[in-house]
Amino acid sequence: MAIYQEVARALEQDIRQNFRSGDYLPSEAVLAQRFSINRHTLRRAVDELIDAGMLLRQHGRGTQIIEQAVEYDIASRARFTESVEASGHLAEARVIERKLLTADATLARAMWIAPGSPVQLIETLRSVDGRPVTLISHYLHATALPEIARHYDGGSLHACIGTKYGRRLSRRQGLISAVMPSRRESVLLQFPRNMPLLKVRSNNVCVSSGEVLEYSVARSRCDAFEYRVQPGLEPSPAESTVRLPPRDPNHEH
Amino acid sequence: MAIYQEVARALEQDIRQNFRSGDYLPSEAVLAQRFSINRHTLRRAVDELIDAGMLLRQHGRGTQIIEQAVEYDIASRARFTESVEASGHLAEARVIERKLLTADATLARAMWIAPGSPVQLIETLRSVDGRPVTLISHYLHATALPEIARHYDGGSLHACIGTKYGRRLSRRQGLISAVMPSRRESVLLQFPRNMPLLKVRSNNVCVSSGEVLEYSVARSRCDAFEYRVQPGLEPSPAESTVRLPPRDPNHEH
DNA sequence: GAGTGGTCTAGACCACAGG
DNA sequence: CTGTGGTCTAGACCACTCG
Repeated sequence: MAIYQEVARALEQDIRQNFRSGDYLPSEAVLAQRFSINRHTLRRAVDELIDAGMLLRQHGRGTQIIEQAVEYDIASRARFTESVEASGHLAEARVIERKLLTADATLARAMWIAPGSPVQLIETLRSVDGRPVTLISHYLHATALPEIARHYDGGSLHACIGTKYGRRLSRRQGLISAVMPSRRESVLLQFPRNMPLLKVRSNNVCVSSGEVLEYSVARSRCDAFEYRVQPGLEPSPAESTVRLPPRDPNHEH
Repeated sequence: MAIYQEVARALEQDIRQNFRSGDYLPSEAVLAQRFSINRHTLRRAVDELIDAGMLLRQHGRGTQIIEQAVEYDIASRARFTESVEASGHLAEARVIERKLLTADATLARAMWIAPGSPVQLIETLRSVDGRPVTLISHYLHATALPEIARHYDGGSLHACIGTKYGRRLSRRQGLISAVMPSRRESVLLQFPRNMPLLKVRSNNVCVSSGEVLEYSVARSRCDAFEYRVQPGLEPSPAESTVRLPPRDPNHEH
């Protein structure tokens, strides 16, 4: 194993034990001397931790430790598995943003509404054990759900729609993809920009009228989430079903 | 502006004009001499283009151009959508590797077999329009499907199992996650290492006996694939259903 | 073995932040 | 001004791929 890799590991341990988020590392010259390696090699080691999302270099200032929220060894840790059918039902959600939009061509097509129609955007951040894991943009049919932004303030959005408007929602379709986080997403989810997010776009229609009342885009940290698909299983009307698998077949090979 | 940045720009132009996807760049030594800079500086320039997803370094071999293969502006292009139920059925697949394994604890748990049981690994690379898009590791129950490695040589694996062994397979479960590509995966898929792959692990069981005959891990380029989930739709026995959506609701916001 | 990328060292100078 | 990170050069040797 290369020197810079060994130093990176050692440095990582050191940081986890003796530093806190926001602290500054000793200077490159000092660290190089401490490890008895060239400064370039030390820099290469630090590069690793920067790529891993652990450090932040600031020219002239120093190198800072940033949030250590990432779970590197995914296979060895508990990982939440969410049934795709349930992604609209959110038990613990904090509202990040409310905004009234008018549908552009793309959004209109996604929601089966006319371009220019009013759409209420609500963004929620869902956390588990105090750690943010999923960011969801809910695009809501503003005329069918008037004042929804005022009525909803966290918790289950679908339950809110059920009680306030007497409408039951059911997922029509889900499209699952993988993307890299934007700067905003990485900040909100406390997640490095070089690890992917799982993205699920879905339409939720009213079971009685068939209208698309909600189009949602969920982005989840890949270290915390995976989606379970069980064919032949009807979409359940149950509430949020975040489950901790007892033991997960996480074979890599 | 730094030398390495200028060189990176110049190199990018040069590549766009005079190279095609799959070509190899001249060696670092040659390029360094051509630009009259040190090899380290040249490497730094190449690093930029690698981060940008344009090049792929291969130790001992060379540096390959892959840019043209990556579709950055996903929303504006056609994107293949695959029904998750169909991911075991592969119409066009090239066999990359065949290997006989004995199941370790993890694999055994995933396949519901005893540790130490023989498992035939077959890896296939699936291409669309001559471009690799998905890499699949098929772990096959070696005693239930003797000599499968000899019988199968591309095309639909499930069809092969149907005709040669008289067994019909059905997907039991799929777990969808997002991962970054390994070096090998990025080479096989001609895909930069800083863009994610969609990963689907699934069990395929024999419809009659219920045995897990296949455990598969599919890794797909995120620029070419997304998975469609339609609740309430029974898993169809149909063959491969890669579809080109006429217009896709790809709203980003 | 020849050629490629990967690592390490050494020393120099530059650019930025802050007292 | 001092100290930090950022860049560039030079030369050496290692590790991998392929014929």
